Amino acid sequence: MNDDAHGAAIRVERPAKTLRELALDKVREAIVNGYFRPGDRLVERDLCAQLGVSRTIVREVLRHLESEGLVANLPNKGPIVAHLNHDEAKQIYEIRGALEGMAARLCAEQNNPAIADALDKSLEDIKSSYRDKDMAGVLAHTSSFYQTLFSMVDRHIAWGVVNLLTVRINHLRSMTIKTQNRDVQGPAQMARIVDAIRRGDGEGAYQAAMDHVAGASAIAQAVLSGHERID
Amino acid sequence: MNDDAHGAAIRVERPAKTLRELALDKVREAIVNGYFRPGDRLVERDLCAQLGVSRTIVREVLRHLESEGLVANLPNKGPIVAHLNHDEAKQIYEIRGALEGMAARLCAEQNNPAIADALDKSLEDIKSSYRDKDMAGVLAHTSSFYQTLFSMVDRHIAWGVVNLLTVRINHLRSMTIKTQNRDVQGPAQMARIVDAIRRGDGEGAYQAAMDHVAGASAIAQAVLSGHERID
DNA sequence: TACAAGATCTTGGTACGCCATAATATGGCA
DNA sequence: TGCCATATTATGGCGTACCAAGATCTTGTA
Repeated sequence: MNDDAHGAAIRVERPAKTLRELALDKVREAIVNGYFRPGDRLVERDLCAQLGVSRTIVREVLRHLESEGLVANLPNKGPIVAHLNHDEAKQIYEIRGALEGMAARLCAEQNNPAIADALDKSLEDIKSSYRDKDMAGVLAHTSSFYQTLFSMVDRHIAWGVVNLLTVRINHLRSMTIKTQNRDVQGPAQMARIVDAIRRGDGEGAYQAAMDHVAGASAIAQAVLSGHERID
Repeated sequence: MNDDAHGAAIRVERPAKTLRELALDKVREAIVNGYFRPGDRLVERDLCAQLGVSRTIVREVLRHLESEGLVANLPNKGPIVAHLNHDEAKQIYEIRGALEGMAARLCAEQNNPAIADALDKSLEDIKSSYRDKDMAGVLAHTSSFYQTLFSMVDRHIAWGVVNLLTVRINHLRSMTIKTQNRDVQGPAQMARIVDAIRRGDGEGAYQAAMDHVAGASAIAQAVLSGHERID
């Protein structure tokens, strides 16, 4: 963000989004919130019609989503929405635990009260969203909580990895947060992270972050076991 | 690999690679081993000519590499080979440490001698490559060592993340392994990982893996400091 | 010399067409 | 009637041509 030279600060924050990025977001969102279900075929020409863009764009978007793991490409059959099985979900939660734990430890070791304050603010937003039964808000503010955790110690690459993995389990997340007691247990676990960070207790912050993810993972496994198949 | 029904085992192992995948590999390799340098512009039509494929393919390849972080897209200017700065390299090593440490711990907790044996085999290959001054071999077998670490405990997603990040620091890796004493220190550190795994010492394996990556990271930082800029 | 007009380069995006392959429908022949 | 060979269709893989718009380089002229 070193574009504040001269009068450039005035520069209108133009969207600058290319059509491809718009389309990418649309399709990703459609997959993430279930408009396309796992296993659904994503026929290029159909998507062209639905999105109102050319096949070139659609193909680039599909390639991108493929590299994100949201779309799988069956040889000689074409792209489908990727399945997420039990085990992969578990792995993703595990990785998040390792990275979020790492970030929490680093935050604690900074001994900077501003970090805990910022996290507390996100935490308040989460609780407030729970009170309003605004589940989309819960997800958004939870993301924001973790983003703060990573960005406060300048770990944007790890944050990128976590973010990439998180979209793949988004539907699970939206189910886990609706679970009974999650509205008190979740924030309580996150408060433990913040407390440890405020105390400068790196190991405690690490453990608390791991515990929080482990809790979410356990609920996700239970949810998954409820269905015959997650497809 | 469940295609062993009937006479299907006879089936010729056809490449099945699409032109796009071939081109993707070519360009990625060209970037990774320095044929294209960071900051170089990747002009679509030039790539078409050099690769002998159409713009359609080239564009999809560039999108893919962009999502891998190897290519950056300057608005209104086009794609260039992404720069890797000091700090990002450090972050990548840090993430690898967290994930490889996690995998090492899981391996140790399996108490399965076959794991340590497989790792020992890779380690022997690495030492042998060092003796032959076959640096490409060192890199390949080191990858294979870590792949074993992850695959033995069925953590293919974490392996994918590590792999994705590793290509971005490949040129650093090829410099760190050429450093003085790395031919004895590197394998020694990896042997410590294997020993801890063989003893079933999860914490020890975790620490040993972290130490190994930390060592590589320190060397990389030193190498980077040698140059004015890594560009 | 300095500046403005125009040419050029390059990407974003579109449209269309061709080919290969897989699946399915169809039809002819024993 | 039953089965095999041949269309047909659907779809992805790939290529070409084209246009618009922004950035940059050239060049001609005052």
